[in-house]
Amino acid sequence: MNISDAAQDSGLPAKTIRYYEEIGLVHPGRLANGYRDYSDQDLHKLRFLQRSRGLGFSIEDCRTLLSLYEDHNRASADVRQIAKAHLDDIDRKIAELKSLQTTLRHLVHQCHGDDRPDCPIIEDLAGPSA
Amino acid sequence: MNISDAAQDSGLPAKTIRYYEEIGLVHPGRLANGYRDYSDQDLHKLRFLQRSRGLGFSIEDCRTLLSLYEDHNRASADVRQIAKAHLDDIDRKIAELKSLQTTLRHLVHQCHGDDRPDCPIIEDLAGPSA
DNA sequence: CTTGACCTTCCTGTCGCTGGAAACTTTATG
DNA sequence: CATAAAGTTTCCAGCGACAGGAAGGTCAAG
Repeated sequence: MNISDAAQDSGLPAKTIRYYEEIGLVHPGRLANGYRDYSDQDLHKLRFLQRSRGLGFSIEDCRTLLSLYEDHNRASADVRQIAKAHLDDIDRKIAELKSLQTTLRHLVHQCHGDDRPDCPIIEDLAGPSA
Repeated sequence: MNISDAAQDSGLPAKTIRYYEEIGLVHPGRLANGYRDYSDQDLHKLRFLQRSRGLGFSIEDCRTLLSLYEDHNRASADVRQIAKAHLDDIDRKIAELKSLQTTLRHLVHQCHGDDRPDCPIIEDLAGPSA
């Protein structure tokens, strides 16, 4: 199977699939003409990567997860630990964003937003008016 | 005032301040020895940038906000629009992250996480087991 | 035989810095 | 006064995870 079909099948852009090969995540064979040739196993890997990336795992996490995926003697604890760390990361990011959201919501709410120059947003950004 | 004092005062690393000059956000004067010399106005701008970046505005947004900050004939509507767009962006990001959070939380919860290989997380990443 | 759709590699750009090297000046210490 | 340490300058490289595009080879259809 050539790269555009693999792209279709996995939901990843061809560019991304080539990049994944470059960084050693997949190792498709080559046809006589130099074209990449994706096996069923390669396709499984690509789909796995598409799903993992879709859940926000870093490429390095994906690399580890992929090796665990292929290791039938894996310990589920290893998988869980990676997922848990990622979840904690997401929790932190949400907390940060919520804090920004609260601040910005207040500022946007307070600004009348007309053609006059006085603006609580600018005042806040300018710093403590003290 | 030299760069490390400006860094101290603004809360920005010296490297970042130099970078901001390189991309045209600040234009400090120079002393005879070639050292940068930050005026009060420069310091105001740096503090403004520190606060704006801290609220997650992009550099380009900061550039616009800075020009509005300095334009005493600005329309607050222009400021508000930028802040509102950024807020909408944050709302979207929070929604995305919450969706990932829900999925990951379920998966992490379902995985026993011991030394056995069977793992709902890996199964989910491998795709519809259908 | 030509057209157009593939495929290949290689290089550049994204965003917002951060780290480091090499060379200068200034300040502090012996 | 000499030297060492600290501060400054410029420039160049790298991060993550690709995306865009150029130049060229290959293949299937009409």
